[in-house]
Amino acid sequence: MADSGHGPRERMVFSAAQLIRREGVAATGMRDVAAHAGAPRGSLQHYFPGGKEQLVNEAVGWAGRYAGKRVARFLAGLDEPTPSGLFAAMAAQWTDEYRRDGFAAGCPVAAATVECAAAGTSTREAVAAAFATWRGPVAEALTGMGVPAARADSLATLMISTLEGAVLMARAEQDVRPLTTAVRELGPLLDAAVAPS
Amino acid sequence: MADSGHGPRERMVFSAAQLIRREGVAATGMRDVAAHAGAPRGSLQHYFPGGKEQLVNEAVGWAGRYAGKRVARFLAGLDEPTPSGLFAAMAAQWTDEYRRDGFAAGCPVAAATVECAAAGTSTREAVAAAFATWRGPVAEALTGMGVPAARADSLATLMISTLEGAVLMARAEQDVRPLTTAVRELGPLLDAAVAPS
DNA sequence: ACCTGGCTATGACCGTCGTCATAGTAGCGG
DNA sequence: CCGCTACTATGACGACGGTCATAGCCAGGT
Repeated sequence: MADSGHGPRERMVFSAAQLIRREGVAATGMRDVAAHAGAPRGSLQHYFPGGKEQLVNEAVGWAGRYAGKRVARFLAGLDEPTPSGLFAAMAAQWTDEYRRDGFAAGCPVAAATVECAAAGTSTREAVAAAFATWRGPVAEALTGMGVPAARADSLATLMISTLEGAVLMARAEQDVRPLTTAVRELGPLLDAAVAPS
Repeated sequence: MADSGHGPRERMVFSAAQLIRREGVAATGMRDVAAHAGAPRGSLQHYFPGGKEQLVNEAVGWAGRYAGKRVARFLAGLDEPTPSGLFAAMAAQWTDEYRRDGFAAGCPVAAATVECAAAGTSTREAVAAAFATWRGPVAEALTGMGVPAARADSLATLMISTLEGAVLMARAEQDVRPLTTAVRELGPLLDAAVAPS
């Protein structure tokens, strides 16, 4: 689909993330990744001598950086920045995709967590790092809106975990309602944190 | 471990749920399930002629019913029932397990959702049903505490999605902090819904 | 012309997994 | 003892997946 990366290596990482999003880690084969990226199969072992584990870890890392960068864009797109506005924008990315393309895909970091948390140590560290590089910008944005530093990190964690759970339930029920519910119910709580107590 | 079911069939469903919780659906083999249940391999095709898909679906259904029944127990264990108390009890089940046994296991329904939402239709319906049989008792408990019926379902959805996301992040970070944070931040919001506005 | 090194291209190996086929055992009514 | 049914026991099959091995390109340098 989208070449999305200049080199073939980046395309493979991107394709891996896309396939993991849909089918999960175990169901995503190396051959599938190469085919989806339009890359030769032989390039896999050349660019990723660490095998599938390395590829998955890089895909997870890419997803984490992508999510972190999106936060900055969401902030720029808000006419007046509020915590609830940021959260709504984060959720809207999912509702838009689900309404447009169906509920085929979820979060690749969540998939890697579910399937690899008990097994490989390196992948577990990769998902932890991905969540950290996602939570950082969110917490930073919250402090920039006037949320006390002590609570900003907690609220960022809450936003991300609620969003992940809502994405999960939305896929299960094939309905965006969990996402819209989360935005509606959580919004006031988030905005109430801007004025220092 | 726990025989936990009278018949061998129930033991296999239970074992399947346990293994899916830890390793995911794809990484859980039929042979592993039989071994974990202490059941003969041949019993699998006898009790589950629908193959792995049927076994997974039943494991997911079992998990949903289990979660639904737990809600009643949590209610009974609260000296005075409040929404935040219920949510804290639901989260405590996870924090207790994680502190006691480590972060090896997650929610089997979440695992099945992540790995099967795009593929099999029957499993997707099974996870949707599981979430429904979980959300029902929670919403019912909320109305019993004085939450308006209109909001009870929304709050139940919010509680479950936040809990699922927090479980996910807790496993990723090997830290119960996401769970405790969710309880602390979400509690006041939930209790604020008891008095009709 | 020749070597080097980044990359591509395939085929093969080996393990695993879900499933099927077939045979065996245990209990039981008659 | 027979026949029936429920369940157990194992071996085999076919498919697939990750990885390794080997060989083929095709620059660019000298």
